[in-house]
Amino acid sequence: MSESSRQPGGESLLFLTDEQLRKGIEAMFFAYRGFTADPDRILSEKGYGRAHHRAIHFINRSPGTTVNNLLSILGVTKQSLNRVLRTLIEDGLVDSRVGTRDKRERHLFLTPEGEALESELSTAQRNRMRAAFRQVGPEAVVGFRQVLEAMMDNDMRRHYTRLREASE
Amino acid sequence: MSESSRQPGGESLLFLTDEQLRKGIEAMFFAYRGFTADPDRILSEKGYGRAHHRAIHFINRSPGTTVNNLLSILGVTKQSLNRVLRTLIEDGLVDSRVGTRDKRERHLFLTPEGEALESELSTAQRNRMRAAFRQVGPEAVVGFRQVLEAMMDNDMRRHYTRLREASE
DNA sequence: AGTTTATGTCAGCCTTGTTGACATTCCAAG
DNA sequence: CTTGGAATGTCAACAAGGCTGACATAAACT
Repeated sequence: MSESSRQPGGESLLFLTDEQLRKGIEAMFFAYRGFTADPDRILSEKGYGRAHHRAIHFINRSPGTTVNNLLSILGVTKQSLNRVLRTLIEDGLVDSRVGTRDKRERHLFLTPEGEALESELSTAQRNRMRAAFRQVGPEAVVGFRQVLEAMMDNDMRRHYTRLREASE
Repeated sequence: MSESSRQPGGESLLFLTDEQLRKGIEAMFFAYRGFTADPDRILSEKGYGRAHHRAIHFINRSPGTTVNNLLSILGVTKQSLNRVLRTLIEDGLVDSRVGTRDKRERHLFLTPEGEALESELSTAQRNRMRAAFRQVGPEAVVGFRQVLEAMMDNDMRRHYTRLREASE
C-alpha cells in the first residue's frame, strides 16, 4: 500500500513505517494538548481564550507589529483577529498606535498590564517546556526542533525563522 | 528572573534559556498548523471538521471502543462528541452497536466508507510526517518523540502509551 | 483625480466547545 | 425483589471563535 509499509532490507528506514508515522501523529496530538493546557487554564479564569493568547504572544514577540503582519502570522481573517484585538484594547492590555510613516497602519504594543498577562502565560508554558527539555537532554531537543521545522508550511517557516533571527 | 535566564558556566544548559524555550513554543505553534493543514483541507471539502477527524482516527485505532473511552482520549464533553458521532453515524461512516455485556455502552466501528475517509486523511498526514522524518533522519525523530512524550499530561501519556503498545 | 492599500465594522453563518435536563440501563443495599 | 444511585448516552440551548461578504474611511500611490 503505502511506500513505507514495504519493508526494505530491514536495517534502515524502520522509523518510516506507517506505524511509526502514526505514533508521530498521535504524539503531536497528545503533546499539543499538554502544550496549551496551562495557558488555557489561566486564560479561561480571566475570560479570554486561545485566540487572545496568540495575539498577545506575537505582539510581545514583535512589539510595534502591524495588524496586517499579525494576520499573516496567525493565519486568520481580519474580522476574527479584530474581534480579539478590540477586546484586548478595550481591556487595556494592548495599545494601538497610528503609524507615523504610514498613517494607515496601526502598530500594536502590550501595555504593562498586557505584559503582565503575557509573562504569566509564557512562564507557565516555558515551565512545561523546560521540564520536558531538561528531562530528555539537548540532543533530543535538537531533533525535536528539526522535525517541527520540517513539518511547517513554507509560509509559516518564514515567519518562524524571521522571529528566530530577530531575537538572536 | 526565570531560572534559565541566569546563564550558568557557559558550556551547558544553553538549550534551557528563555529564548530557546520560546523557540520551542513557536515551533510547536507553527508545526501544528502544518500538521493539521492537509486533513483540514480534505475535511472541509466534505463538510467535516477537525473534531470528526479525531473521532475517526481513534475509532480506527481502537475498533469497538466505547463512547466513554473516546471521551477520555479526546478530552471533550460527551455532548460535544455526541454531535460529531451522530453526523458520522447518520452519514454511514461510523457504526454504533449496543454493547452485549452492558447495554448502556455503545461500541464504535468504522464502516467501509469510514475506513476510506480515514485512509485518505491518514495518508495525507503521514505523507507530511514521512517527508519531515526522512529529511531529518532517525536520531532527530527519536528526539522529537521524546520531547513530545515528556510534554504530555500524565493522563494523555497513558492513552498514548496504551495505543502504542496495542499496535506493537 | 482615480486606484490601491490598510484597517475597522456590521451582519450572518458554521464548527465545536460548554452546561443543564432527561432517558435508559445496571448494580447493589435494603 | 425493589428501589435508589451510578453509569452511559441523547437532546436542547448557548458561547467562543473561526469564516464570508459588503461596506466605510483614510492614506498612499500613480
